[in-house]
Amino acid sequence: MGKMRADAVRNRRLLLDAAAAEFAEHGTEVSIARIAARAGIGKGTVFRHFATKEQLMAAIFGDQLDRLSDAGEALMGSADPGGALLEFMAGAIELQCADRSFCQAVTANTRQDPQVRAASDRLVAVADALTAHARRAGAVRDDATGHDVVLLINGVSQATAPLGDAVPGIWRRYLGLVFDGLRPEAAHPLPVPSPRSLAPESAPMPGSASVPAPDSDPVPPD
Amino acid sequence: MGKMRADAVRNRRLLLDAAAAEFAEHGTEVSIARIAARAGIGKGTVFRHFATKEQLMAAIFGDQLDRLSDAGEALMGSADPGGALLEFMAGAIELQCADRSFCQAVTANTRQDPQVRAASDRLVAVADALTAHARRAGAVRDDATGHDVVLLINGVSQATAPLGDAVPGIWRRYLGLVFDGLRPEAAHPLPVPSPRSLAPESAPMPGSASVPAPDSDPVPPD
DNA sequence: ACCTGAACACCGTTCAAGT
DNA sequence: ACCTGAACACCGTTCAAGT
Repeated sequence: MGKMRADAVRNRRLLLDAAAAEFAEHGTEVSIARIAARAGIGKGTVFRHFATKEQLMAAIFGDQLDRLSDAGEALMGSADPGGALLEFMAGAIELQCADRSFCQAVTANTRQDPQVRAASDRLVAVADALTAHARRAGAVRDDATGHDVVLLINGVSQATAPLGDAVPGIWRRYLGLVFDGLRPEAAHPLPVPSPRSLAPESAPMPGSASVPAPDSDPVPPD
Repeated sequence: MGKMRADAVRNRRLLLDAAAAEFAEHGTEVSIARIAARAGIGKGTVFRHFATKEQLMAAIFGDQLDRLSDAGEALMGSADPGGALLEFMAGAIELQCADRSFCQAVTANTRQDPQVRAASDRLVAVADALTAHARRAGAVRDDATGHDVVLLINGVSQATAPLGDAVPGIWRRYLGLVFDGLRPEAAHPLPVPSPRSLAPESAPMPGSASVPAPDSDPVPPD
């Protein structure tokens, strides 16, 4: 890890910055050639640092999740836990809506990536802490969890982001609606318990090599 | 419209059925070659019926929106308007989660398509009627609209669908949470009014030629 | 070790040749 | 009028040749 050549670490940084900017502006369908050109490196160099375009997406997606976690941690000591939770959700949604690739990354298979999984776990932990504070302050219902908060953030972002710049602050309306659902006043019992992990597949047992999806082949053999 | 050759209408139906099935099973990234093979037609024939893969997606997406509208209309005479609205949302989310392409279609530029726009408008109208009934019955808050309901359906679907089959009925939890936000009990004033249209761009003024969509015809004239 | 661009494979789209 | 598969363009990925 620490024994990378100087030009390699420099190129890696240039690549990550260029890719993040291109993805944010144009979505994940930008070509690798364009990203490499922006970074000032060769196409082949991209694949020396990331085996696949999806892994590059995962690295950037993970970084952004970490930024959300940082923002959440900064709010953890607040005197108004309910307001802090609302502010956390607002900041996360706003950031996601400003980045065209964010919602695409969530839908993609990026969740399988270990870095993304780790960043996602941290974000859930931060959300859990904020939610617990708000719950103790009576601002949110007893059965609300950090998983719920993260998932609701995603839902509001994904549903409002494609509306684009047509109605700039429209996500605030739906954050308001969803947050009202988190309040204790209207709480009705929920039919299903909160999930343990946001990952699609169960965590691999220690000792079992994580084998990728068996039927990932688009064309079936004959 | 009515003067298509017999084999053309037959092929069009085969194509739509095959594409719908493939998209539902594997998402929108399935190749045109695979869809054509399943339909038993040549690749080129696909592009005779739809100028682009995205237009094919739009046609199928529009059909599915119409199915949601049908289901909603069947619930309109219910004696329990609140329950009918909840059931409408549940059915829509369940259908979306069963179809891998649904969420991808929402994110894509499919919204520009006139057929999709029409189907979307109808769905909003149905949701508006159901919401108005539920509102009058005191089951939902005064400021909730059909747009809100459709958008919340999308949010729950998009946020829970990628979790996949790991937690089969997890969407029921988030529908419950979101629906609690629609109840009058916890209603706090919302900072932004409900949008008029779900389309990303504003409707063109009468007399101004809408530039971006050059050809609304599924079969281009020659 | 790492960088690079030419070469490869795949897929959406076009089109000349068929009926 | 419509169908078809070969041909084209584009893009992700690989690799032999460079430093």
